[in-house]
Amino acid sequence: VRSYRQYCAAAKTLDVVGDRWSLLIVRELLLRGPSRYSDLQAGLPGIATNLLADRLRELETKGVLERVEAPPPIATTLFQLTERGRELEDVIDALIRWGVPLMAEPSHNDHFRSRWISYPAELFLSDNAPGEPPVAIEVRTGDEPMTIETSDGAVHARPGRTAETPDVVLAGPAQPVLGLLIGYLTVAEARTAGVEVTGDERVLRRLRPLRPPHPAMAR
Amino acid sequence: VRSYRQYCAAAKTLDVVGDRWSLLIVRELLLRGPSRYSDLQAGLPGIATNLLADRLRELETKGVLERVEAPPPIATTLFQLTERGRELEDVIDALIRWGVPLMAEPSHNDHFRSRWISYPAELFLSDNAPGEPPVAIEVRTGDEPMTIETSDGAVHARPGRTAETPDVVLAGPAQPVLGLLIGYLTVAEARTAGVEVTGDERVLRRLRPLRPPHPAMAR
DNA sequence: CAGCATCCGCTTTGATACTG
DNA sequence: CAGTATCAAAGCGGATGCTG
Repeated sequence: VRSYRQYCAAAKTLDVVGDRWSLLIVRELLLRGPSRYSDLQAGLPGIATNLLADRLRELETKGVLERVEAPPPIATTLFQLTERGRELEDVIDALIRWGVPLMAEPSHNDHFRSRWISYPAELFLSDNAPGEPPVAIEVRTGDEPMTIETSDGAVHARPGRTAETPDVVLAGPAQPVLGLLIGYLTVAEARTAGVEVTGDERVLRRLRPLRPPHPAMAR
Repeated sequence: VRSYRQYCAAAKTLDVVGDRWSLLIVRELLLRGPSRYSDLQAGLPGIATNLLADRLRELETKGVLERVEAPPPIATTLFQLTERGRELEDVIDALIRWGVPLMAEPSHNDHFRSRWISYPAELFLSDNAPGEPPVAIEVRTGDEPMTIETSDGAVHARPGRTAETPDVVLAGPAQPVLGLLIGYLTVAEARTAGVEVTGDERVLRRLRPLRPPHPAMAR
């Protein structure tokens, strides 16, 4: 709420989204699309309800999001990003890329929501064999199953299971599951850390970057 | 200082640099390189001295910056980004890109430092005629003169004047000077808004992007 | 139940003054 | 120059209550 009063583009951006929780609200709206108040609350564990209401109001007046009344069958108010708000995706991307190395540190009492793996997955994975038939990975960790699949060269994550059987299923604690997914851990290390890997392990290698693995993420 | 306690890469990044002023301190260190306490203070108008000291301590323990004792002739402590800290440049870039449109709004009592135009200049300009001889623009606004010059295709900004005479000189209020530079204003509009344009105006067109101009930035 | 508003104690921030 | 010390004001977190 308090402005830096600096004629600098970075400071101006922080005047809009620099308050505590604001960028995480944007993250949640990018991940979920138009959302109800209570869905945002569920996706933002730890936020006080008055703060969520405050931030939504502020971000609305600042043009980052807008409130729409859902049509009769649903009859609830939805919060969704404006075009300008969606442009904050580049900021979120940069935060995620910088933060992924921090995910290797222990995370005992951290909250976790399955959808949060979407960003690291999409930003750190790419299809190294776009010519071959598409593949799907089912990830079972956190509050809901997630599917990570290829579609013509791109890698995409979404909540839910696959229609058909996935090529490989990863189940277990969030940390080593993420570590295995993005290539910080080998299959063997992830197994030791409690990850169940079922199916064709080679699809993991197909999506992983060609970078060197990172010191153990097995918490 | 207070953690979000979310096992999410964006939240983890904000745990490190999400406190008020932290990212602006990083901006300043990216802009200035290793800096003394008082130089940081001068580049961060509005910060309270205790907060600057606090943030420097926190960012040091978190591995974003380090304190080095300058050799005898200078005999002062310098603050500089670590390698990890320098990687935050992508975050700053994203903030700047999103914030530049906000620079069109009035900015009466905002603080301003000349170096802050470096980022918009480098991020929004490119040399459209890399084959031709390099050009230099001298910008006179704010607390010190700045030079924007091309060197094999890239555009770079630095404090100070050119050794030789610049191809064009822009002098006047920060807002229309920036507007003219990045193509939000035409030369005529900028002149009306109090900018003195001396020299070869064509070098401005050479550096500007090929995007449509923006509604008046003439404050 | 969804979508807040209110109250209260604690923490962070901001402004200023002061010091080795 | 490079900070500490002090203190008031604002912001935040947690609990709870209210309204359609």
